[in-house]
Amino acid sequence: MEKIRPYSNVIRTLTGAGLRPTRQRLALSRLLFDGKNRHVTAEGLHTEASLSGQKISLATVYNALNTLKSAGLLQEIIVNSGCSYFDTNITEHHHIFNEDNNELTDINLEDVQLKGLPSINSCEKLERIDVIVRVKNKNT
Amino acid sequence: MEKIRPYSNVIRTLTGAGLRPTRQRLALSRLLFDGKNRHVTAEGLHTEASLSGQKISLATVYNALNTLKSAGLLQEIIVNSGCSYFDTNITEHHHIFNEDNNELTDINLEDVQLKGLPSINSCEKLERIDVIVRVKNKNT
DNA sequence: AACAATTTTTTTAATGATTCTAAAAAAATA
DNA sequence: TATTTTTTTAGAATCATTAAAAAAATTGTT
Repeated sequence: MEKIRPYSNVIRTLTGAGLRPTRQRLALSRLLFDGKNRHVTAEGLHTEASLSGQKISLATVYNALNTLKSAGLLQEIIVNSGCSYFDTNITEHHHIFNEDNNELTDINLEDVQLKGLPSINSCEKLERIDVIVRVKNKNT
Repeated sequence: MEKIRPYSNVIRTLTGAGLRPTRQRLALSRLLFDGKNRHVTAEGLHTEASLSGQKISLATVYNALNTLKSAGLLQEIIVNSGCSYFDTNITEHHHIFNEDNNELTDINLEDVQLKGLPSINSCEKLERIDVIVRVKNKNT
């Protein structure tokens, strides 16, 4: 059902978040919010957009990702110093990270039970809890 | 008891790990392995060394940290893209990270119970599991 | 539809963390 | 001691990211 009006959904998503549906934001959002959860880097999304025929500068991709994050449409995941990943799954959840091919996979929050964490300092507030299961390829 | 021969311990630590006890490695190791667990960045350790009167180039600090890590004397902790932290506590454990003052605190492994993690792919092997409790200051 | 006001995009340059390189210095080996 | 190997160094190079300034697009208002 999304075949007929491929843009209408992302337009709603953007305007709903108070963002102008510009050409480049629409193009990127179409790549990002295509139904399945995605984990992208700025560089990766940029080449993807380029390959799909869209001419968008890398700086704009950075801007867009940060804007979408601020608008609550993306989550930033930190798994390796060096580059940021953005996750279209904005619900609280955890990750498996393959350090060989830099691939991120979601772990359902409900599946995991985390107990015994220390109470945090009274002058601090909890932001979030990240669980990262780091794996490598066996053969390598 | 470490007052009398302040270098003997770190020399043993380095040679025991198969590393030559060079002047700069000794100086850095004295700062790192002074009894309590530490979390340092290359930049931070470099200024610390400079302040203590040692002339060590930043590149050497990077080299030394990576070498110590490879030798199993340090652990790299990834909490924010942008810069790496090195932890002198090489036992398996978790962290609290204050995103306002970039401060890392250890969480004892035994205190935490983590259950229900998905079984990893058969072609992959578990490297380690990181739990990062992200906090911010209340007032800010 | 046209207009001005505001936002976004773009290009280019700057930044910060880290690595690389090639030469000099130090340490180990013969 | 002479020679080989390893480390250190300073500076250049690189990578991801942000900043600044100008150009272009979008919006609400006539």
